[in-house]
Amino acid sequence: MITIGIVEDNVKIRSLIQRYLDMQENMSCKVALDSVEEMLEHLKEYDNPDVLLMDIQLPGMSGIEGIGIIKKEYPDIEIMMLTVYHDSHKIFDSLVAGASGYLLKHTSLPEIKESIETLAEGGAPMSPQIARKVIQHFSDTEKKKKPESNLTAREQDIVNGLVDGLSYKLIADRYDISIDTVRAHIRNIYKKLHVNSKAEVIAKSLRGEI
Amino acid sequence: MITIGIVEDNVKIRSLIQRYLDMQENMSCKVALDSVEEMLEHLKEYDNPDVLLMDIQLPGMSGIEGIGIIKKEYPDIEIMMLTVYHDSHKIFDSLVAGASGYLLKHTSLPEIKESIETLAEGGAPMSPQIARKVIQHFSDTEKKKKPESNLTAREQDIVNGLVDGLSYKLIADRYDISIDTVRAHIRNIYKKLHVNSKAEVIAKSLRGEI
DNA sequence: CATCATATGACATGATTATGTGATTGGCTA
DNA sequence: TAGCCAATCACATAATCATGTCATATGATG
Repeated sequence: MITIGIVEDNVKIRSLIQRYLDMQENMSCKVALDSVEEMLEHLKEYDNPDVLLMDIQLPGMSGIEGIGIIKKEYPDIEIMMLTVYHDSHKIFDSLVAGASGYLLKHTSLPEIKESIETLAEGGAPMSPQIARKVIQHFSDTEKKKKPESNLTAREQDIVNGLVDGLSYKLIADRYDISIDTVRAHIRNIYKKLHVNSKAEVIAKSLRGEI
Repeated sequence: MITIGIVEDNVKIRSLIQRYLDMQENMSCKVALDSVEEMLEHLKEYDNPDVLLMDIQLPGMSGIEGIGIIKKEYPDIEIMMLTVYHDSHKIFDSLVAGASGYLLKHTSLPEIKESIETLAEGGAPMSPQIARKVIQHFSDTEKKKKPESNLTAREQDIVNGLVDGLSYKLIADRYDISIDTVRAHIRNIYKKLHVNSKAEVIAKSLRGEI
């Protein structure tokens, strides 16, 4: 039996979903509240549900803020967003905050039911459109990471040494070259990157700008 | 009509999927090859398919390498992975390389068919288990960003100065304090972070470890 | 073959950083 | 109120870094 809680301020939608889910033989949905604040009150007093369906636009605290707080207090509750918002930002923030699923409100009741089952089984239900945005964010973030530096392999070695926090002496030891050679490489690196301190090289490197 | 190509070295699986898909009234699957290399040859000569189903483990070039090359040459082809691998690394690499969907090989033929339709409509089909890993990667990456440093606000200011590549002198100017005060703060920062160079502070900071 | 980029090395010097050892002030709290 | 901590500043010194100038060797490329 999967127990479910709902946080949704639209009474019509809320009671529709609640009644439908509670009607399922493997589910129980007794708690359907208006706001995160009320849900937090409830969680303090009563047994926790397995799954929470959560809106984003709510009176008082937003659903996204709510995720963070609820997940921190009750990490075992699986949270699924059920909202009209499909902009990357809200999706992303929800997932980072700890949501494990993200459905749009036009999702049919049987699909919601299936998604809850998926969630309880350790999956992450998302509509394909949402998944697409998640993936896009991925490749946007990660692809930038190769601005093709014109550093030679050896220079890149030296940069790695710097990033590891090594002194010239230690870099020289690591690659078994003289400290003056390290200096020479660093000089060239500075020229190529238009910087003039270790600090800037490290920062550039860790920002993926090399 | 959705045209489909398959890259899969297991002949049995390949021809099974091909025949099933080609049988669908809204699909055409005429091209099913062993390797990325062969597919690249084919793409050069003939019309491109809308969707490519791609294995990862292949003779010659791996499917993941293949994604990058194919996507670069033919960005309009949607690529869906169909593989036995479900480790985060392979999933992640595939998505970064440009795959838009990721299914496991135990997926049923009708589900594969549906997924292809989803893909063609701009969605991103993934099994819920895969989606879960994608989401986990997300929150792993992003959540770390607040390991609650015990640095004071002022110390954090100084760290920001370091990250910006400033010298002690410039940091002193920025915050209108003496250079010795900057030194003093840096001393304390080093103690708290257990480091002893600017370089390490910058690295820690940019790695989100502060 | 001449040239250029890369990798290696040396010597020198001024600038910056790392670290030790202090001190003073203001705010918070046991 | 006594004590602690954050923030401020000072002086000193050794280590490290940034930069200038120069040199040798090797491999690739026109």
